[in-house]
Amino acid sequence: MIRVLVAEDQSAVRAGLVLILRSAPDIEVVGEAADGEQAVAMARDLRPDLVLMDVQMPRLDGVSATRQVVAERLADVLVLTTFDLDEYVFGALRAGASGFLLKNTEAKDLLAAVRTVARGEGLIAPAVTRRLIAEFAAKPVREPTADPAVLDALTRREREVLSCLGEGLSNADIAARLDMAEATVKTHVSRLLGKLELRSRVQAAVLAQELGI
Amino acid sequence: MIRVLVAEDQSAVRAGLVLILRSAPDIEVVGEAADGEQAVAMARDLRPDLVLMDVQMPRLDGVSATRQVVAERLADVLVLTTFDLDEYVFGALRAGASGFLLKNTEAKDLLAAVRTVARGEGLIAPAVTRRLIAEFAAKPVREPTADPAVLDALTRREREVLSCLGEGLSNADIAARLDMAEATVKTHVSRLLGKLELRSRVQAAVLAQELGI
DNA sequence: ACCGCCGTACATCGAAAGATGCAGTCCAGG
DNA sequence: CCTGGACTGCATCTTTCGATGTACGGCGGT
Repeated sequence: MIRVLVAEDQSAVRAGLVLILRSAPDIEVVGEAADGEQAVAMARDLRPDLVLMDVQMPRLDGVSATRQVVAERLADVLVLTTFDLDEYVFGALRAGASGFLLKNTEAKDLLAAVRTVARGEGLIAPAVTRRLIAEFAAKPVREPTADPAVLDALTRREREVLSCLGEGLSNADIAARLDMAEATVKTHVSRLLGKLELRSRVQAAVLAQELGI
Repeated sequence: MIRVLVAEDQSAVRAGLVLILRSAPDIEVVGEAADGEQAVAMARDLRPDLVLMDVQMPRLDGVSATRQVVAERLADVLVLTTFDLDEYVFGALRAGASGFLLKNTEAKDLLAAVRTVARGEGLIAPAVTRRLIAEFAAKPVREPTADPAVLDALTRREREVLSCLGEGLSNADIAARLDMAEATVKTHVSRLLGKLELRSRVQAAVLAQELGI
């Protein structure tokens, strides 16, 4: 039995959803929330398997509510919305939603979606998938410019100094943070510049940035 | 009528796919390719609506073939694979595939997928969707640290110098590139450091990086 | 134990970076 | 016209950086 919490502020729509869900023998509606805060609170109490979450809700929007439910590992979240806006889609997915459906979804597809997400899989409305793929593909792949392998040539101390360089610290700052003389910092800087074939601390800082240090 | 090209090297599997596709009245199999190169060539000749593409194929793998088909806008591509590997999934999607299915998909789901993609929508196997979402959510969102608005305070010359700083150039290098005296470069550096409230060129370089300059 | 090697550490010194003062140019508004 | 402001440009001076030489403790090899 899949235990579902329905979070939707418009009571008519909520009633419709509940009706559809109740029509399935393997699905049980364990609660209904009318806003985001209530949804999170009820998820904590009821521990449903899945929360069917509307995006637009008073007090706490669906995306934020999703973030909280996911953060506390209360349940999987299937987000539902009327408007197919990138802002909602990407926001919901980043918040950790397991699925994203539009409200014009057929009743049987909605039930299939609930079962899919309950199985631990993910599901996204076809109309949305294209843009998700496009967005995903557009993400810049880390350039080979930043090759973490070069760091292997550095000693522990040198890596620490490099990390500080990435923050834009001066030798004096670094000396204070790592508790050593400024002269020593200079030694490390000089050595790591040599090993990495760089000509100044500025380039080292840029490299550190690219490596995400 | 949806015109489909099937690209799959194993003839038994290919026959099975064709059989399934032919069972649908609204789908027509216009061609069969046994490797990636053939798939691209046939796509060019036949101009199908959709290519059903296996990932593992001789001569030219499915991901590369997909990239080419998409680049030439020959058709939409629905990628099919036996193995649910991240490498295949993300590779195929980055290559521009409109959908990604596993070979254990039911016949009716396969047909539904073909129709979905032909409608210009996207479709991803539920088992894969979760990881796609996770991968997507993991993408670092540009920090508000890098606020392009601060650049408005800078003059043209200062922005040029900042850009050079981002490349790790020295004052002498910048002077050469922008054709001005080193002393002048220092002035600009000093001024932009002040405006951006930074304490050294290193921090300016880091900022330039974050702004993608 | 001895040696060489590596990592760490510091001091010195020439080179670079950065702050500051000032001059020429261009333009908008009085 | 001319005046004030913004931008660009250069020179001077102090601070910071970076290269180099040196030193000391730990570690593996013969």
